[in-house]
Amino acid sequence: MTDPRPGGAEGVDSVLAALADPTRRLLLDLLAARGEASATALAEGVPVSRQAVVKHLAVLEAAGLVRGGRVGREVRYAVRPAALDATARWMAALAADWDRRLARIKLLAETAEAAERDAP
Amino acid sequence: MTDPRPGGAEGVDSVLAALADPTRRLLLDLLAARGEASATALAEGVPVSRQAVVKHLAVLEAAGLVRGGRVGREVRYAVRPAALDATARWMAALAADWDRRLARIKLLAETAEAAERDAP
DNA sequence: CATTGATGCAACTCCAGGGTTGCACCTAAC
DNA sequence: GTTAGGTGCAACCCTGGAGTTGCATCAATG
Repeated sequence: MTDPRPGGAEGVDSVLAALADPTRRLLLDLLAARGEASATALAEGVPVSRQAVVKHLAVLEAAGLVRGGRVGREVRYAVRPAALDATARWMAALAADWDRRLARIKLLAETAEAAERDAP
Repeated sequence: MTDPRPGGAEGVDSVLAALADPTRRLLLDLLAARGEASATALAEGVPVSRQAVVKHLAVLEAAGLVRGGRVGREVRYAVRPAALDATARWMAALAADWDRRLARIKLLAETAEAAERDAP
């Protein structure tokens, strides 16, 4: 979509899509609390099967919100704040941009109204 | 008001869900550029039918990202930055929280390692 | 080596939601 | 009144994603 400032993260849409699912947000929360956990361990704290958790973790990893690494015979996942932070900044910039535009529109409307009053 | 209490992000999930769709982000962009527009007008700047636009606007309005009001025989929509801004702040806080927790975990790991070294 | 616990792969179901079309309704303008 | 542009409602496809089950596979440990 529109990127007000080039240099901003391009993973924004994948991050938004990833965060749109409640189960994935739950998983991120669990991961943030534990620091590190395997898919099997996470599945015990979530109302879905292990396979579902695996799929969700794949989505999260593709979005850069999570990173998985092999430790022995299991795969440990950990949260990765960078992507989330970048998206937060992008959103803040977008909100500021909207504010700016709305202020401009409002100003134009007022001056037009004033002109209307002065020269009908 | 879709912004009840500080900790409990209730409007956040609807905002994330709304933002997850590319067409809706496009619509928001068009709206921000024009300031105000009707569903029919917006449909001409988007690769989908008017009805699809109407549905998207309903979702956006439910999320508090947009506000619609009747003007004559048409309904004008305008962007509403507050909800977006609130979600941006929520995300930033979340990212900061993750950072905090990760730092704690890392510290614990290091002290544990040190203890391991001193008393094996 | 055999066992146990973890991951990986694949096929399958199910449904929410994005998209469409058609028509009815309302309101301004002629 | 009649017309035309705009909105609202409803029924209807259809794809994708969330979730499941079953089995194969690989690594640590006895």
